Amino acid sequence: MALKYSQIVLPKGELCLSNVLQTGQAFRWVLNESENRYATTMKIGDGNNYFVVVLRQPEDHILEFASLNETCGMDMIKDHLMKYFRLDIPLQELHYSDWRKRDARFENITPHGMRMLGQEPWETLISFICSSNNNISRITKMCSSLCVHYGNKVGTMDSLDFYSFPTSDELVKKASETHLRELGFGYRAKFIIETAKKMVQDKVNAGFESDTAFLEDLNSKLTYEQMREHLMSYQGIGPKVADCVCLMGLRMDQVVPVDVHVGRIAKRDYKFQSKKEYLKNLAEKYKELPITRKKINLELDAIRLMFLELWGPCAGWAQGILFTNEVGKTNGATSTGEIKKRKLIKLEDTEPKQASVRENSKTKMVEVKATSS
DNA sequence: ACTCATCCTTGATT
DNA sequence: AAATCAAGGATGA
Repeated sequence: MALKYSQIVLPKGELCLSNVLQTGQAFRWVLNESENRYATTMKIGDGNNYFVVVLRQPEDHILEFASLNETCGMDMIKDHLMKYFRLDIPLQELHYSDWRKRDARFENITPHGMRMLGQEPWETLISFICSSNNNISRITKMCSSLCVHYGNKVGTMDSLDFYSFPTSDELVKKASETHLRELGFGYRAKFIIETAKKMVQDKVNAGFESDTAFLEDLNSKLTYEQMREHLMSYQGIGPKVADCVCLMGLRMDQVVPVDVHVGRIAKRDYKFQSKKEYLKNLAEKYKELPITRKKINLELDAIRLMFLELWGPCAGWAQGILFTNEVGKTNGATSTGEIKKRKLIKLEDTEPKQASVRENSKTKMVEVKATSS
């Protein structure tokens, strides 16, 4: 059947699908290379229903979407995508009018349509448990594996089946540590089971049936520090993973997850060095939060705060820009399940208000390497 | 309170 | 060819 696409027209430079969907922020988008479109399943609307969503970007400023599922209205998908891609946040304006004034390093780089996503929080949480000490291609396989084995089939496209992301109840019911280990999850198998069990408990105690509703409700009531404290009460979630959930799953734009790359950037480019006195004061702040106090690495937390102060209310977004510039190459799943390395797409960025034309390398997506035998 | 080895697996590098 | 290491960390000793 033919897909019926609708359009969302954006300002130029606001979004680059490839850079957003294939840089280790979301792990479940499947790229069809010949059609140049992405597909996945998304939980859309108030219910807990998943739908197959297809995206393509025929031009820099146009986002086209379609769905396999007739029951999902196009206006509903559009609303969902507006929230998912955080299209209320003006990336170009932030870059040119805010970050460049705060940080000279942003003079030499452009956002390349790299945005932070507002993903489903439970899925984000489990995905980033899988991310610990791991690489993107394997994380992608693991997320796919969770859906195939414990989710529900939602549709088929390009002879590929699409499944929902399993709820905590489905994981508790169908999964086991042994089975997850057989599927290649390694030591994270236990974390996923234990986290799913605790999530079922927590949401029932709070009177919720849906993981999404429970986490969103908590998010609306708690401060960042309290929310992070709660997230770190699950096994396998430390400060970095919790911050990823806060930023990419709970829309906390100011949160800067500090991983090895961001840590390296802080020391190399920003001459960060921790002062003993500062760390001591920082430790005081967490005495009310026992789990945070136990799991936190004060030096990494100090780096997070340095970047928050430097970059401001959307510090997490600024981090995303620097991160993709630092790491550069990305991986993505193709329709055949293959993982291929790609280069970051260079988007033509246009400074709003004053149109400064610069000669731009509008590079196409390039394969870095073909797999050798 | 703090440091550090260890944890699963895969793919690239040596 | 076989060994080693790193990959967007977290845990427990």
